[in-house]
Amino acid sequence: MAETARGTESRYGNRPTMKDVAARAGVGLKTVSRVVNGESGVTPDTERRVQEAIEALGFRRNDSARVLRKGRTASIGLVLEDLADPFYGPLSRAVEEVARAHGALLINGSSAEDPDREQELALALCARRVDGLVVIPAGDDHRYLEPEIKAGVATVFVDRPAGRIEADTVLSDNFGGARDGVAHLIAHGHRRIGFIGDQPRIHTAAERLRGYRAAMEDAGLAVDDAWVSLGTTDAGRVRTAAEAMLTGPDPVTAIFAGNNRVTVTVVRVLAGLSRPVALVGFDDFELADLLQPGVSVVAQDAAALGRTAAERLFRRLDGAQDVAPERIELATRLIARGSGEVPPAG
Amino acid sequence: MAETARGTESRYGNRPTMKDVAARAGVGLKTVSRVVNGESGVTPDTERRVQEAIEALGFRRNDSARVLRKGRTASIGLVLEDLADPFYGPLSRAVEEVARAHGALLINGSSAEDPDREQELALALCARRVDGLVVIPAGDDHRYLEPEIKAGVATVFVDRPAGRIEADTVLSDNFGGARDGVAHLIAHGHRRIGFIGDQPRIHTAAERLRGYRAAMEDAGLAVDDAWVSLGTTDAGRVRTAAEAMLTGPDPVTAIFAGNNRVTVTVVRVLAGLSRPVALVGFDDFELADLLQPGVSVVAQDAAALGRTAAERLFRRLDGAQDVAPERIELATRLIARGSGEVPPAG
DNA sequence: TCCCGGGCTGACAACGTTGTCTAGGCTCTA
DNA sequence: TAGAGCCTAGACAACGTTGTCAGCCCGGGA
Repeated sequence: MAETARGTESRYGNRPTMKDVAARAGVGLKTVSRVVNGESGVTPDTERRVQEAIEALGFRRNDSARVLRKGRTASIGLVLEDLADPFYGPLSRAVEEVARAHGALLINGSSAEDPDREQELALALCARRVDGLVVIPAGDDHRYLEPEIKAGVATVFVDRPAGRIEADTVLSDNFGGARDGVAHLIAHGHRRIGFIGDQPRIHTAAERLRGYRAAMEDAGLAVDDAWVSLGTTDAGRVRTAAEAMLTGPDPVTAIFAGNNRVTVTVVRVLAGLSRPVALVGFDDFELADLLQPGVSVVAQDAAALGRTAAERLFRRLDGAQDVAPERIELATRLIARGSGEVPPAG
Repeated sequence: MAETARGTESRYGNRPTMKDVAARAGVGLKTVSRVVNGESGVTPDTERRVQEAIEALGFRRNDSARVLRKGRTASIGLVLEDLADPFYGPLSRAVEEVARAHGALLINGSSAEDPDREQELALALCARRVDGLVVIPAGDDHRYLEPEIKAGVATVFVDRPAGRIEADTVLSDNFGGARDGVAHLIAHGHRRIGFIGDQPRIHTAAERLRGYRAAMEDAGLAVDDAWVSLGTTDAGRVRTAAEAMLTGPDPVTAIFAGNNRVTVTVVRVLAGLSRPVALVGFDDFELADLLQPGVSVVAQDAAALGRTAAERLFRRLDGAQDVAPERIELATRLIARGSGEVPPAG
């Protein structure tokens, strides 16, 4: 009796299976399977009986078991930095739409910019046997994915390149975008331009810094070390860095901000200033046009990044397994809204 | 020979299984299982041999099969409206963090505000046998989830209540928040206050409208129908509605905006005006403090909504199945930044 | 009347893992 | 030295589904 109790209690909801449906409808197991999957070769009368049993029992096919049998899960994984970051929302959504168009479900997780957590998450997704993986890298060594890729998990990296392995990659043109943004400031008369960005170990940050230096060099302008601040994205440090380069012996008249979080903080700092300072930021953000002045930005298209990556992924899944890994770069767009066109003061 | 080829080719990457590992290590299948799961009762020497075989073959446990055997998937589903909406990013992230703390993976999908798609998505997640479901409803009839809930899928609704079924629900105090926001405008001298919100069939929109009316009534103020615009969230219509109520024979001196998208558009309209108009919006948004004037808002805590819902979910999963469904309301917070404290003109 | 073909249907194995149960070898004690 | 008891290890069934294959029934042609 104790055993019986445990038997029925073992899991809270003991869901009906095809076997239960078959028993109730008085048919064979396989017939239920056929009905559930809309296969042909079932008499209308039989089908009706099965349907009734399904309704009555509240049966729903167990896709876990199905997956085990079929080998494909019709799901893909997305590892990103932080879903709460407004840059990744549209990206994630774009990936989801492409997945949906291919009948696949999206499972996503945030790495919180922690390489270990990225790995943990990516491997957990592989253990779930996702068919493919879209990764926004937090770390710079992805050799841990090699066995998975070899085993057939299609993998595409987005926003930042893969580290130490060959794989499809979809990037924005960070170098070109930053160079254009800085050149824009130069074209408006600025000669002393500051750069505030993230740590150069992050590929995007390094590329943007390179773009900054290239634009300065192209214009024959020297860069004072005091104008460049790296590894600073949290508000406090950005504030300190901005104030420092604005008050030194050779103060900058314009700032190029390496990403949207930096830009927003710099806007706050500049708002407290009496003299006007020009600003161009990398990444667009909502309401940039409503500020006074509107914030000029180098915009990347997050949705396009996601869409391109996902499409590449499904192309691989649909048979193009042996195509060589490719690196796709998407153009950025300079949007002038006022802050980048402020002339140098003094 | 053709058969052999098909046998090995059938799926692109034929991943090694525990059986393969066992064969290579010269041990039994179950021993591999023990090593993989860190169970006790394996000689260090045996364990080493198994580990080597795992390395060599690039084995990774198939969680699909594991799930089938164990009955629990250690994953929960989240159905939300649109991941690209900045309100849902933090909410989703909060749910994810709670799930992670419970060792579960989050699978999420967007309903795109389409009831059919919400249902399709929720049922797909149930077919994957998620242990629980967090739903931000798009539709207003959730009876389709009854069999699932009965079968043991813990379900919590967030942001909007479930339709036609009993279930746990976590909401913001939309009524109280809107009432407070409007009362704030009244306290600053406004008598003619407009309301622009979404369709009242959406619960949150209806509650906020109710709050608006309550505040007006509490102050003994009549509401002119021309001051109330419903079912308008797209920029064009909001613009038209705002302009209409600002230019009528009895123009409003203040506007209460029913959600963040509306607020932003109204800010744009007001920016083009010469005379000052007061504004309070429901929902906070980034940079609201940087605008001129700063935008006063009734803020709801998206992360807290997600966290509360997820915690409730796991409490159910951890044994509290038979607790009666509950409705939890989280307080909102009025943040004064300037736009809501503008005195009435004229 | 018999045989054949085609349309339905169900029995059975397999997917990769884990729980149960039993076997064998070892140590320890009387 | 025998027996008890413990520790390690593996054989086997089961999870819920789908692919394969074989059997049944019915109608039509010889």
